[in-house]
Amino acid sequence: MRKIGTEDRRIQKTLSLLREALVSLIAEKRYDSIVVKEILDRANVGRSTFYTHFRDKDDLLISGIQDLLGPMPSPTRTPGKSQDWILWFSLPVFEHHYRHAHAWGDRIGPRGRAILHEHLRRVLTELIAEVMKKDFRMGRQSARRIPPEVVSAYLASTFVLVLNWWLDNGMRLQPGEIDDVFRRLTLPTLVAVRS
Amino acid sequence: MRKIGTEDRRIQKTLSLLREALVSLIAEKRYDSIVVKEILDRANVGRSTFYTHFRDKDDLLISGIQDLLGPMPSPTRTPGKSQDWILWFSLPVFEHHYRHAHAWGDRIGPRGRAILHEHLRRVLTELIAEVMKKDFRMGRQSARRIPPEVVSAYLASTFVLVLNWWLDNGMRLQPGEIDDVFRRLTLPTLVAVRS
Amino acid sequence: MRKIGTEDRRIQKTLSLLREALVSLIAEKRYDSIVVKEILDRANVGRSTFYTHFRDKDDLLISGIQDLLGPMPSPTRTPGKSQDWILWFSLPVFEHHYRHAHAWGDRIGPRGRAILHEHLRRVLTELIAEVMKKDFRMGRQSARRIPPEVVSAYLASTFVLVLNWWLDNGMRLQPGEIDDVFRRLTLPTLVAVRS
Amino acid sequence: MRKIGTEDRRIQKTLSLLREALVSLIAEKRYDSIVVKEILDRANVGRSTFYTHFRDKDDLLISGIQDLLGPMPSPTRTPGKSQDWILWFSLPVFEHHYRHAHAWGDRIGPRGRAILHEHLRRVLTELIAEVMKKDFRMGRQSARRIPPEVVSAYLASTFVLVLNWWLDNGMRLQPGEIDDVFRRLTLPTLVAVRS
DNA sequence: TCCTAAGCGAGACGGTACGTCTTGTCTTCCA
DNA sequence: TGGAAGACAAGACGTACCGTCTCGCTTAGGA
Repeated sequence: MRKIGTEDRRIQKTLSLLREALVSLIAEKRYDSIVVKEILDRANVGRSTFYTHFRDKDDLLISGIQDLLGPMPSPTRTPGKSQDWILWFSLPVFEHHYRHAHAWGDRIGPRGRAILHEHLRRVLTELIAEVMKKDFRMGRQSARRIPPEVVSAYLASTFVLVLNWWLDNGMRLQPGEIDDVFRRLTLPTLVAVRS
Repeated sequence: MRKIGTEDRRIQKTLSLLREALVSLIAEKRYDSIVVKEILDRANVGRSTFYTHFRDKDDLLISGIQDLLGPMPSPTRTPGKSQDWILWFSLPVFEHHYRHAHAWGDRIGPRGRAILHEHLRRVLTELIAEVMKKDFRMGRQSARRIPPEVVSAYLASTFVLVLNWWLDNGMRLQPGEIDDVFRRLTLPTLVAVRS
Repeated sequence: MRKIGTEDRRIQKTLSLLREALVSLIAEKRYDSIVVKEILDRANVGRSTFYTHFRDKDDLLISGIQDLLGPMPSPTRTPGKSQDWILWFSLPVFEHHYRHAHAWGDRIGPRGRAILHEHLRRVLTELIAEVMKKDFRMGRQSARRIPPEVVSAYLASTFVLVLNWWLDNGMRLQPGEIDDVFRRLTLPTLVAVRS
Repeated sequence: MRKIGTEDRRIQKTLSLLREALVSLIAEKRYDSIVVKEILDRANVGRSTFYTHFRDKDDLLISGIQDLLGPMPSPTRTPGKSQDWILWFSLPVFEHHYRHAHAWGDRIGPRGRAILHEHLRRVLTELIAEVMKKDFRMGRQSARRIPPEVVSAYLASTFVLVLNWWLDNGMRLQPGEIDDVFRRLTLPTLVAVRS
């Protein structure tokens, strides 16, 4: 019998190479236009090896999605400002982008950003939905209530929209200012929905 | 010089054949899995003719988009309900989808719908922006005001979001109900922004 | 009723346009790579018009071949130098090329030259064959005699070969000198064949 | 490093399949009318594989040209018959064609034959030039001497001309007879040039 | 230390869709 | 009503990718 761990380490190395190759490619061009061979060349991995571990390109993407978005801040409830509670992620993410903006430069074109933000949107939608379950007023059901998953999708979608506009305009606003824009767009709705 | 109208009629016939072929194929299988040759065979059209008129399959889909989205209703100002003014498009579009839902079924896969809705989002963003210019309270500038283009993008984006959710869930709500969801999401914000 | 002559003139005009277009194209690129549409564009003629008058591209070429090669000099028998009789065309053609070399420049690339010389070869073959019939010694049959059509093809082929070599080498020899090369290649054979 | 021979064997198998498919198709229809897909179907080879190894149909034809032309015989000097020395290739090639004539029939159309014979002409020109260097009388330079490269081109060109005429006329002469024709065309010139 | 089986690279391969190109026909307009 | 314009069907072309596969090399563990 072979020791599992050892082979595992070797395999993990290969998987990492592939994930990193994909990430670096996404930073350069539209995900859709990336082709398996490009990933293989960059990762120095053989074609058959790729297909041993992943069904296709999408499978690879999904397997490594966390690497793309970085650690999401955890929500911390601040007593007294209950509406803000659900928007905990907003300012940190804006600030994160503000700090790393010049590190990324413009190498990640509009296309690369689209795919990254699409992922961000998906992840945010789920995170918000999860957090909302802990809020009894948001989670409760009623005939006229807007479905919670719509609200979480709404918040995530609007956030990404604002983020995109901010970036498109060269981040001329400070993180605090753009965060304010986002809150003024969503807070009225949140208040109404929770009442 | 050739009489424009006549040749036009011949060409229009070809375009129609192609659009109808695509629609009927969408009624049978996922949009993504339809290949050009199938369209050609069904439309009895030559390959070169197809590429004379359309860049690719997506172009054909978009070119026939009017059939899908219906004519965009014109906004009519109703005195006294000024907040609704800007959301004139909402209910008609929901109703249109509701009426044509079963003709399309779920056959138009995620990619096809993404293309369609992306187009819808763009068109709506511009339409709303245009209409907003006529509303003196929305158009006026101030330091703390949210940029009008953000508001129009926000409305269009949220609308498509709601539309998507509705379709994904099998349109279990009536058009009036889903329209209500959309309004409860956006009206509070609209009111706040205009004040 | 339309006056016949008028239509005729109109048609002739069209045929000329097409022939001239082909000629000017042959001067620019390989005949094989010329495509019907290019001829139509240059001649400002519609597709159906072309196919009304010619079966295909080759048909057009053949119909206008004389325009390409120019008038071939007529053989004049010089008494006493009977072997030269059959090579009457040689020096005049060399001289013709020498004179017009710089007018053509290098615009007619190797490909264009290949097709023109191929035509020259064909025409020469026929002209020589015709002239040979008038020479009783060349025309007479015998068991061991080389078929006259082989001789004419041989002369034309060798002539074009020498012409090509001359042109490829920048026409460093005078017309009289290169003509001498040609004669020294073919005269021994001619003498032997006629004996 | 990969063992060369192994992959080679696999590739050679594919190349063979393709060449054989082309040959068997040539035995059935005109070369010009054969399309790539037919070759693929018969060889059971994928389109991309074909284009990995060959630029196009002509490339495949030429790549298998050895099968067509047979091994070129090596010149062996026979003392005393010095003029024949340089024409060593003539009879063997005629005989080779004679033997394989009915296998090919007329199926290889004008274009296919043109390609083949053009190749043959080039190869012969070089071979003859090479052999001529060993003949001191042919190689020596003088003012009035015909350039050696003209002589070799002349011999190759004339040979292909005769070969073509022979084939066009259904090979009614025996190989020995057509070889005789070729020699009577070129030997007088050779003798004159060498003197 | 050797043996052996899995991981791996390299890349050939069959298959399929693409978008381009060209041909020869067909339809319609115009003079 | 015949000639011109050009839309069209047909289908071959060469390219791009895909996912499968075959082949030896490498390598690390257990014998």
